[in-house]
Amino acid sequence: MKLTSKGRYAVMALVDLARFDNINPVSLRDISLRQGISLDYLEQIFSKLKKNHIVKSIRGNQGGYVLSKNPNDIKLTNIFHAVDEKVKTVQCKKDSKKGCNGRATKCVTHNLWDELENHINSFFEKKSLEDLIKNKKENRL
Amino acid sequence: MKLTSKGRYAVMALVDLARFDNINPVSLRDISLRQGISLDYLEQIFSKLKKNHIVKSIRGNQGGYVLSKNPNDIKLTNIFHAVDEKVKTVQCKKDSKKGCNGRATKCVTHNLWDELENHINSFFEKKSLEDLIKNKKENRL
DNA sequence: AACATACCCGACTAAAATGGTCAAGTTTAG
DNA sequence: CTAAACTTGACCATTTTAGTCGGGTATGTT
Repeated sequence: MKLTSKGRYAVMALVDLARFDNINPVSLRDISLRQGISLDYLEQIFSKLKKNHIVKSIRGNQGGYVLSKNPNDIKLTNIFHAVDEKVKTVQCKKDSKKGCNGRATKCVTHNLWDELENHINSFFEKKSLEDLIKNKKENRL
Repeated sequence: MKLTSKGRYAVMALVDLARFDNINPVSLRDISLRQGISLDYLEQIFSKLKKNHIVKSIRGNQGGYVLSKNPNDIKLTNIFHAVDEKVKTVQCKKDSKKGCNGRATKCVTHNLWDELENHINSFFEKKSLEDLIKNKKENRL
């Protein structure tokens, strides 16, 4: 069970964005430089964030990205979901007729993964981008 | 972020084992047939479970595996840890001098992953094999 | 003693996921 | 018109996953 870089990068980039986008759109190049993330990779990530209405893009010179909502309304669930960093519970074949692994009874672990998923998601649903920014400011003092 | 089959298999196999090992040692072949898991793969998994003192082996004809503790004392943490299904928070380079990604300040997400790790682990630390077996019985009614 | 049933162990591998890179655009401010 | 920025899609190397394979060794039963 592991978290991938994609999710981490997305969060880092959005925190970065949240700190600067009041003034101007923020270019990916800037984020790339500040956060040390490959520009090309950032583009892939932001493409997904855009499709999920988490950021808006402004094209052309002096363009860049802006948050499309209040940082308080962007929960980590949204971010992870956008970049496909979902909690995959290695689904026991979703053929609804047969149970897991093609046998009649539900596999023992079926409920377990459901519970876990809820447990984790409840964590991400509570945390917003705003929380992270506050946290960062506090750490600075 | 995902759970791998290895962890799921380990849990499934141990639940199976817990239900039959009062009578006789349980052979991997039986577990393989009942749970639909490749025998060769099971052997790899049980080798690790054994190293971590979760099961004991009895060799030879009529041999097999037995739990080495009470199901109540086997927490999911132990199982996952044994088969290397650990929660990896994509560690920001653990070079202690520099912060994450080689920059001076801790990356914004650093604390976040720590929190998440604790959150998930607390879930696994509470759940025991016993809990899962009980659950299964209840579902049968 | 022989045999079958089990565990034991290490090497190998196909397929998928990960973490990118690269190329060729389009859009728009200045 | 041109440079800065987004847009899209293909490509790729490496690592991880989920096994397979081929040989062992131990031991109860006949």
